[in-house]
Amino acid sequence: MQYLTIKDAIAEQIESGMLEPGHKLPSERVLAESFSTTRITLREALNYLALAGKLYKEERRGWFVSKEALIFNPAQELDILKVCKQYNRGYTTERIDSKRILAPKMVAERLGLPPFSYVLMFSRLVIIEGRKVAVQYQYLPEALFPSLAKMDEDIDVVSILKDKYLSECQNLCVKIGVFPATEVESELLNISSGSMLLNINQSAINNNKTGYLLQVISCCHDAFEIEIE
Amino acid sequence: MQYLTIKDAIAEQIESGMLEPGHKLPSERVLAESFSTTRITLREALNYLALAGKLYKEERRGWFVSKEALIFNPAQELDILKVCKQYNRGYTTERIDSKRILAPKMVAERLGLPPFSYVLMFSRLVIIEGRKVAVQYQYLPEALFPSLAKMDEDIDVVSILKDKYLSECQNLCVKIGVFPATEVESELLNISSGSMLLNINQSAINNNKTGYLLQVISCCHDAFEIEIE
DNA sequence: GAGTGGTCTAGACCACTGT
DNA sequence: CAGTGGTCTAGACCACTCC
Repeated sequence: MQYLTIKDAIAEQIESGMLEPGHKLPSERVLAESFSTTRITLREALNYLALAGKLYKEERRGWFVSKEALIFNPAQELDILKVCKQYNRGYTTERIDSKRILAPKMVAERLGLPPFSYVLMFSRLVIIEGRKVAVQYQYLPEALFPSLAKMDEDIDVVSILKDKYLSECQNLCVKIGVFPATEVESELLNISSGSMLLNINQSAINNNKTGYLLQVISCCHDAFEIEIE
Repeated sequence: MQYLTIKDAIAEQIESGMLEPGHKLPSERVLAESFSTTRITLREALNYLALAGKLYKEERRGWFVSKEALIFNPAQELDILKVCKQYNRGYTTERIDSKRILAPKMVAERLGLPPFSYVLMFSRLVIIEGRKVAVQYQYLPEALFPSLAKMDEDIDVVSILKDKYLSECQNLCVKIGVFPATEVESELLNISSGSMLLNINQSAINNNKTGYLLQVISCCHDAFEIEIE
């Protein structure tokens, strides 16, 4: 199997330090020629390494060597920016959208909302050292947070909730899965549509079974390592 | 994009109930011809649906419609067979191997073992309704369980640990990730080598920082849904 | 404008599965 | 044995990025 040989050759270049984290690989055409093969076979090798978390691809820009993943505990931590802050890596965040919407089915179910409830939705892009690595969606029941309805500023939802509400929630309910990127997500993250994303779904429910917050993070699987303890 | 149209057409067949869970799809060649395309394009559509958890593939046997996923909480449950039992679905389990080995680096780290420690390793295949869905590896420090060294029988590690040891562990430490199947795993699970597997890594550590058990489950991502609360 | 990945065609041979 | 997916060749055109 040719692609396994190619995969090993590229992996060796990475592990030996010839290709440093963040560096761009030569183009598919160049690599294919240098391994005397076709782009299709070469791409099988690259896809394998991407699944293994060693490479990632940006839409029409090329293949890059993955950097060290950030360890994230979604059962205890809602604030993904705080996680970024703990690492000595430049990060920024970009507000995508803030709006008041009728709760979609998935949101209503997870927050235990009655039909026709409105939620406030905040979405945000997470960028680590220039790479767009995650889209964060936050949903709050409007009934609980009427004062947030004027959402003109850049609101830090988690810090607002922290004092008043999250202390009542002993636990977060977390779901973890893998999904193809939606059209919107792939555009936001500069990845090809349908690429694999890791999906982290956290809901904060208090003792009275009231849902305060649903947070969904769709992230590149090579950028975060999920660890719960 | 042709493959997106094809993907939607097949997804529609599944959601409408024309293709029932567990059923085999027509061969790639037949499907490609019926969509007037080539196998490569068709496979892009199938791969998308596989990532979405709607289809799975068995090595050289064909593509099948996924069945409902089993919900599994790896932060509270070590016994994956108990999870299977809760669903009204036939399941079996097959002993793969039981041996005494020098602890590999990953195992020693997770269990906090000194260098040159031996561990008892038990591996097992999980089969739900005829489909091989998971490989389970269990590692126990030999020093703590000398009586298990004669491992001729089919030992249920979890039930042995439950009474004596696991009650001391308030929490399991869990890591979750996605990896390409190893050569061995792909043979055991009848999948092509390098296919995506969900990797669940649970370690039971007591209050004295002693590791009792490391369990690694490599499973087909469409067969289990990870939910922690 | 040159270069990139994204998508696609139209084949081929192989190792393996199921009968 | 026929049929399946696994792997591979040798191209092509497109939309987009980068310079």
